[in-house]
Amino acid sequence: METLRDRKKRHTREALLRAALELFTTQGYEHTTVDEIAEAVDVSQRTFFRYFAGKEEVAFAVQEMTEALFVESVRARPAHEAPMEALRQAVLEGWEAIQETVESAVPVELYLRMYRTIESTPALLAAHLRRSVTTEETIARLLAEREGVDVDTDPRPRLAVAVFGGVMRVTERQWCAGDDFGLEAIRRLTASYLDQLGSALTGNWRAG
Amino acid sequence: METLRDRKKRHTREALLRAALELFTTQGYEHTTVDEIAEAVDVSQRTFFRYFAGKEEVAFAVQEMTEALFVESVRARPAHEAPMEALRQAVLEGWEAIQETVESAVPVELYLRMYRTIESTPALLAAHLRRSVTTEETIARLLAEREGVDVDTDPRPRLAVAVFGGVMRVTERQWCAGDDFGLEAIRRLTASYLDQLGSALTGNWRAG
DNA sequence: TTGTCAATTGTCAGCGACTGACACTAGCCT
DNA sequence: AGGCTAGTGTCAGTCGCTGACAATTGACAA
Repeated sequence: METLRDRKKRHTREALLRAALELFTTQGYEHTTVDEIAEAVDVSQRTFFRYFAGKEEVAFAVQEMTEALFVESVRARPAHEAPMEALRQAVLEGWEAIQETVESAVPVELYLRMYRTIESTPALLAAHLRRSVTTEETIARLLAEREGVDVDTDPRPRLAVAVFGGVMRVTERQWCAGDDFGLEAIRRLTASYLDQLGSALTGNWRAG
Repeated sequence: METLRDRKKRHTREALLRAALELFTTQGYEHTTVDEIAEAVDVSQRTFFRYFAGKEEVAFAVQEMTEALFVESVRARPAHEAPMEALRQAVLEGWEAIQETVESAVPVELYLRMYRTIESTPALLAAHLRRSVTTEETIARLLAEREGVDVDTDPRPRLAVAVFGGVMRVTERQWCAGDDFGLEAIRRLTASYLDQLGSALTGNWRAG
C-alpha cells in the first residue's frame, strides 16, 4: 500500500513536473531556471535535482512514457506482419493508448505544447534526437529477434528502423508546424507520408 | 593581403582547435575543461570564448567543413540524376575532397579520432544529430529546387533526405564500431547499405 | 504514546560553462 | 611618432549541477 511518505513524494514530483512544463511552454526552456521551478513548488533547488537528474530530464518525463508505449506497441504486433507493416500499425494504433497514458500524468494539452517547445528549442531537439536513437536501437533488436536475423551482421533491422524513424521525424515536424493537433490529423499525416515513401525514393518527381 | 594581426588570429584559432581535439580525444570531452584548452595554448579562458561560441562548437569545427562540402557535392551533381542517385554519388565521390579539406585544418587521423569521440559521447552525439537535421533541411530544399517541386507542399524531398540521412547514420555507426577507418572501407559500407535499402523496406527477411 | 531509525529535505560550499564590463596592450595607418 | 582600434586579460556574476552535513519528518516497534 501507499504510505504517506510515498504520497508526498509523488505529489512533489508531479508538482515539479507540471510547474516545469508550464514554465517551459510559456517562458521558453532557456529562460526558465531550475530555481524558478523549485520556487514555484516551494522546495529547494537541491530537492529538484533529487527528483530529476537535470533540467533536461523533466522536459522529457512525459515523452519517455510515450516512447516506452510505442516500443510495447511494436512488441505486441502479430508475428505474420512484415517489419515495416508492424511499425506502421504500431504507430497508427498507438496514438490512443498514448493519449490515455499521458493524461494520467499531465493534461494532454500541456504535453502537446511541450512537444512543440521541444521541436523549437535547439538544445531540446538535440536531446530528443539522441533519445530517438536509443529507442530505435531497442526496436531494431526487437525486429531482428522477431524475424530471426542477427542484428549485428544483418543491417536490415537498423536500416528499416532508421528509415521509419526518419519518416516519423518529418511527420512530427510537419504536424508541429501545422495548426491541427488532433489525433486524426497526426494519423492521416503519418499514413500519407509512409505511403509516399516509395515514390520519394524511386520515383521521378518531375513526372508528377 | 593577410596582415600580421590576421596571421596571429588564425594561429591562435588553429592552436585552440588542435589542442581541444587532442584533449577531447585523449581524456574525453566531458573530462576536458575549457580552462585546460586555453591553458594549453596559453591564452585566457575568455579568449577561447571569443574564438568559439562554446565548448561544443570547437568539437564540430572540422565536421562543419565536411558538411558544407557534402552540400556542395550534391549541388554539383548533374541534373539528369534522380534524387537518391545524386545523393549516393555525392557521398561516394565526396570522401576524397573531404579528406583534402580536413587535412588543411588538422591531421586526418585526429579528425577520425574526434569523429569516434562524437559518436561515443552522448552530449556530442545529440549535437551532431541536431546539426544533421539542419544540413538535411538545406539538402531537401536543394533537391526540391533541382526537381522543380515545392518543398512546403510536396513531402518527398524531405522524406528522401531523411531516409538517406538515416542510412548514413547507420553506416557511420557501423564504421565507427569497426576497425577499418580507411577511405575504401567507408565507401564500401555506404554503397552496401544503400543497396540493401529496398530489401530492408519491402522484403521478407525470413526468406533469405 | 514515545523513542529510535531511516528517509527526505535544506543549507552551504564549490566546480565548470558562459557572459558582460572595463582596462590594457599591441598592431595598424597616417 | 602618435592616435586609433582590434584583440586580450581580469574580474565579477549567472546558471546548471554535485557532494557533504545537519535538521526535519514520517515509519515502526516497544
